[in-house]
Amino acid sequence: MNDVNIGLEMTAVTTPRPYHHGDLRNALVVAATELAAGEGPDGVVLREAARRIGVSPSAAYRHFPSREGLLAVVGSRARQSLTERMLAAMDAVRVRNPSKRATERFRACGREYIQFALEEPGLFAVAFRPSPPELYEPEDPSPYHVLSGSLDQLDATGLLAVPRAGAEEYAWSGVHGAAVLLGGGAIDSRERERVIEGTLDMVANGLLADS
Amino acid sequence: MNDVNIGLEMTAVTTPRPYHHGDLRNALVVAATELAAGEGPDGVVLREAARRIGVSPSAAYRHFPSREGLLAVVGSRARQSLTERMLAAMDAVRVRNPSKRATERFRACGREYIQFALEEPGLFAVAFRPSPPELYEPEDPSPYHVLSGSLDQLDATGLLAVPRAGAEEYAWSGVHGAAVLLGGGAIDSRERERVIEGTLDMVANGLLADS
DNA sequence: TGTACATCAGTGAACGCGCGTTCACTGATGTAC
DNA sequence: TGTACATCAGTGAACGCGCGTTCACTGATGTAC
Repeated sequence: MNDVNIGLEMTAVTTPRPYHHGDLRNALVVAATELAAGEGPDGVVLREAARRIGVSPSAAYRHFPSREGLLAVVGSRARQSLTERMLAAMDAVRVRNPSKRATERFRACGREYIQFALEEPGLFAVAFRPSPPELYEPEDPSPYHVLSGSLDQLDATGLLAVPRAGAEEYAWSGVHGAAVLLGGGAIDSRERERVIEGTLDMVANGLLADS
Repeated sequence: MNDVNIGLEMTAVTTPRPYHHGDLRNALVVAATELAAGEGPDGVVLREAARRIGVSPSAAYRHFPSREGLLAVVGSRARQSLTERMLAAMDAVRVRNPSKRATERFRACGREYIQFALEEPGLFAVAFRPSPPELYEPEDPSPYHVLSGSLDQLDATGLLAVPRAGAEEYAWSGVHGAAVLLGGGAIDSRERERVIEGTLDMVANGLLADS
């Protein structure tokens, strides 16, 4: 966030910040995302985000209807990060055999979801925080879409032992529960690896035909 | 919470509240639990609980080290309610065949967990809110114990397809995830029944041998 | 090309909102003698 | 049995803490003519 000045005139040694920021909306989202990453939803303090940018708090209201509106955008960004990580983890699967591949990609998808939750608890909390529907900021692809795609692959190889329609919610429940319980300390973090893999086993066994 | 006066003397028409409440600790927990049931953890405002009882806020500090300490006790009470409901739901299972019975009790246990979460979102949130370990108020039996017992029954009938040790966490993850996602609006509540039963199917298929 | 004017994106002061917690103090109780 | 005294469980005033949001205003920009 340093003052990168590419203006043509050399007026003074220190260039005063221009009256118009030029990219304030985006700057607010970035600052708010940093706050969310550090402290979770409650850490997203509109005045603090403005302070960090060097702008008055009320300026934020030119770009967001309310703090809640800003948080909704931060949530969407957080889900985008999660999506990217899930896609990358799936792409890292090197297995060739089609049905083994589909299964491993499915597991990688869920594993990365839980790992994101544990490594970025603040962002994870913001990503799935209940928010007023009229402020919800959808994104495409979303983590849900990625999971859907993974289930499509399983279905295409004939591995799904349950109806394809609505299978997302079952898998999602399994990994989301593990993420929340481990992240919140309800399950001891020393059990982390065992619980992650065991939960993935349960989900896979529960949804897939034996192979 | 009406003034039930069983004192021996008839001093005045309206008996003034005695200087000593006599059961303040418990009264605070009850009031705080009502607040939690209505508004969730953030609704547990120490001053409001004291106000409702008609006592000064500072009196609470004779009984709890802090608001957080009060919340921890409320959490424990909430888990106790959940435990009772899970036990009742399991007891309502009428199936005789031992392995079918064990399976149905297991499902009833998970189903009731989710239903509690959806019917008492405030209490559910308080029950599983991350809290400082030194303030944690354990109870016996806890919902975890009930789940454990249910898994023991499944194990006793030879139905468990996974190692008994640590199986709690997998089942818990499944139902907890469904509870949180439905409760938070991440999964549309019109899907409620389908998601509950589908998740229970996944958990059961994932952990149990085919029967 | 120069300028009046509308519009956009900021400012800064002010408002309303109440919590958790501490501390010196006092009223009530129960018990040792 | 009566009483002095320690202890327990209250009171009430005070402290420190900053947020989200609104509103009248102003500086900067861009565009129609």
